[in-house]
Amino acid sequence: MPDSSLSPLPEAAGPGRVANRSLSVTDQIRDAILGGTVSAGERINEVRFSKTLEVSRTPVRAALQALAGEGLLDYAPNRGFTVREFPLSAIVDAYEIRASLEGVAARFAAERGLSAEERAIIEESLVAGDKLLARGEFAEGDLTIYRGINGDFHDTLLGAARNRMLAEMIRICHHVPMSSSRNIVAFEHRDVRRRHDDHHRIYEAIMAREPWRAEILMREHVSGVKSSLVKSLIERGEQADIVNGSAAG
Amino acid sequence: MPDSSLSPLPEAAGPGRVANRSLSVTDQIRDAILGGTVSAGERINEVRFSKTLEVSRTPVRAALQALAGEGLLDYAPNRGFTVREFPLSAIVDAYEIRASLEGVAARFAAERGLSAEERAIIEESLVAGDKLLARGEFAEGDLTIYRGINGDFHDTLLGAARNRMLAEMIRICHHVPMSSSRNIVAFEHRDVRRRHDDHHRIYEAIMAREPWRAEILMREHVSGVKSSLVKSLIERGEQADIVNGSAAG
DNA sequence: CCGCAGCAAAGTGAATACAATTAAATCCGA
DNA sequence: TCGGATTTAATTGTATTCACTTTGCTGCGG
Repeated sequence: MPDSSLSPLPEAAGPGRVANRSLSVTDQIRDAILGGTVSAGERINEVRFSKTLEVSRTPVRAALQALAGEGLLDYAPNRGFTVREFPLSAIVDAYEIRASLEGVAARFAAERGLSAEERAIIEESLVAGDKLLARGEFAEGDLTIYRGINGDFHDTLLGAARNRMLAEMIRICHHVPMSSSRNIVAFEHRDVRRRHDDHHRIYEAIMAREPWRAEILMREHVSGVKSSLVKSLIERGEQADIVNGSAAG
Repeated sequence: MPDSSLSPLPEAAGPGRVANRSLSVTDQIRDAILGGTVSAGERINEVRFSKTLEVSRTPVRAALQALAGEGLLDYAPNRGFTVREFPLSAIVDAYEIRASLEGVAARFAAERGLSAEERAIIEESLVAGDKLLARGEFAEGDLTIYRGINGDFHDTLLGAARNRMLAEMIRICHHVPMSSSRNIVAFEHRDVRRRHDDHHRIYEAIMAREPWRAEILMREHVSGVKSSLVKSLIERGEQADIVNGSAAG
């Protein structure tokens, strides 16, 4: 089948002028992968992409190499790139890894301290979350808003860790593609409430300059998301064995 | 100055035939970076490398992109690649991150269990280490041998974790270039003895199927290397402030 | 009917040529 | 002499072309 929904970039896309084609092609192909336009395990054909995106093979190849670096593609010499498959067990593991890494990030942040600006953003996220959760139930769109609040909290803390390698690794964990239907997990009000309480405690630990407490709290916080995911998967009954294979032995 | 000690690949290098030029060029450039032939912060000139390595710019560019993916190079559009600088604080942090990741790997290994082959390799490494350390002091070349033993232990355990992302992240931590003079750290017999004891305990925890104990032990094990590094740096008196900047606030 | 050899088509790898951007040097003009 | 604009060189980005590898097909022989 032809690559539907993968169109060439319109000329001079808006105000933020694109640096070069390779980068924009990278974004487009990444979106195609994450969005499921090209399915997992599929082998990528360079000429097809170059025709679809209306560029030569050169920027396409550059993009594919970049995406392989991000871990989204596999490369085999003389055989090109294939979309990496992420079994359920790998997705679950990714949460575990992220929990560990974000724990370290929280520790670093507590050791190094937050800038005034960072404190402001985090406190704002805490207040905004409190307000959103005060009513005891969600209105339409609230979840999307909370997703932003949550992102601000984590991103700011990650920045405060002041370590690029750590940030990149966590970013890779976030990019692990989870077939989007499964991504809908633990969106009950009670769960979000609990997570937001975690945020408060983590922030307190960091402000109190208690690095190890911050690490443990953050680790448990992220790990909780994994547990929710596993739980909801088991409840739906699907592939419980695979989840098991990764959690037990 | 011209790129000394960076020579083109001899034709048909030995029995293991090289897959393609990009890959071998990648290895050569990586070695040049890690070996210090090209210095940190330096901007990389594509044509110079292509002349030195006697290939066209195409495989050179491919290699540079791959290395950027590994985190060794920075990329700026229309400005090319530069060798990433690793301040002492980043090197110290890398140990901390690796400790956390290898801890997770040990936990996974304990959860998932070891194959017969893996058990064999690890037990062999333990025995070999015991034998090497029995005499109470090192002979010439013993340290190189122990380095191999140590590598077997960690690599095998990492394989037993059965998670590719984890393995790649740890590999990145290992590739953080530390100006090789500083790399000589904690090579006293007593320290190595202590590390080898750690290996025994970690293996016991894994065989006893105690995931969390395995994780804590491994974490502390790797973290100990960091402590030795910091200690030896402070003793040499150099850049103690930078180390501080990463450990305090 | 199965298997293997050889051939043809498709796809990737590398080199060269060209375009666009950036950095440097030069040439004014104040 | 200094500042700045303009031109020139150097360097990166993209396209095109050719070479090589892989793969699938075809047909011959068993």
